[in-house]
Amino acid sequence: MECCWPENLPSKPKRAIDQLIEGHQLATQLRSLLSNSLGDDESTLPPAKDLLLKILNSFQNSLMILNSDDPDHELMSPIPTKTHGTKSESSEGSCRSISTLKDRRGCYKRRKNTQTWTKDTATLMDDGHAWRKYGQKVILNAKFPRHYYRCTHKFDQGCQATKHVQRIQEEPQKHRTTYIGQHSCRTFLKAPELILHEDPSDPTTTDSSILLSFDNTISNKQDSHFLISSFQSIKQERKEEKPAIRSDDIITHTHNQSSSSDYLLSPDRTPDLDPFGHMPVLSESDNGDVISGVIVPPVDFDDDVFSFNF
DNA sequence: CCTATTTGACCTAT
DNA sequence: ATAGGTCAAATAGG
Repeated sequence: MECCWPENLPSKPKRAIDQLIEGHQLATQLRSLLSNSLGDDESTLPPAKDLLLKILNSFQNSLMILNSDDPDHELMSPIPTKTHGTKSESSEGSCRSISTLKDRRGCYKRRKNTQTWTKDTATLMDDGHAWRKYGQKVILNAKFPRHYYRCTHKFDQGCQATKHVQRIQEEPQKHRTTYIGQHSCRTFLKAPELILHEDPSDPTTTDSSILLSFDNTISNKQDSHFLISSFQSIKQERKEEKPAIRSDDIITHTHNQSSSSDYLLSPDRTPDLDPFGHMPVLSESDNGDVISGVIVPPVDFDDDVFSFNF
């Protein structure tokens, strides 16, 4: 459940904070070093100083995030281990101190402000992350049920990413996947394979398109990395409701908040590590190209059409 | 035995 | 009050 985290988790944010504090201190030292050797004249070394200030800002922001009052973070503290097969006893402690099994239900908080983005796809695809299905729901006025997935590493690494997949009513051969939250887990992706599944009997493999749309704020580059990673590592999905990408897919990427595009387009926001130490799948320098500020994997998309709308 | 999926119950947001 | 999201017991599969 949302409120229950593995025992070892609280130490991780703490260590991350320690590292950030150390980084912050080192950056501060560097700043004074620069000031001493070059003076405080802004004109002497604007790029370096600017960079340094940004680094400091980044450290501060990361620390703020980790120390924030975000309920999701608050819940991370005194929580019992949830281990498999020990449901009854492991469930004792919860976000509600006096609790029975039933009381603990619904302890989750809906994350209204977490970023989400959707992807329409007609074929089976793997987005490079391990997902575990945790629910299925019939949606009002929808012909097809919605399938809910969470990151497999929710409990072992505290990864909060979830997604749900639903067939598109108007185009039943396609599926819409909505990603919620970003991965904080470390997962090793498979080597890029583009087309891994093409069922000749499946008409959907002949027509396919992918629509990516950002409904909410993309707050950092990890999102774009994660997004892009979707196209990098592909494996055959186990279930038919899990669609796969194809080389002839059309990819559209939209979102409606200008701040998001600011993030994506800003050259300042190009750290290769996110606050969680998640290693990005790609970086512009290695093998990615940048199209409209979004990194595109070095993938041979044949006749693909990318459309990025900001 | 362990892990993943199914599915009805439960909870929160609207 | 209702719809959508999540939990967790039961079940399935390797």
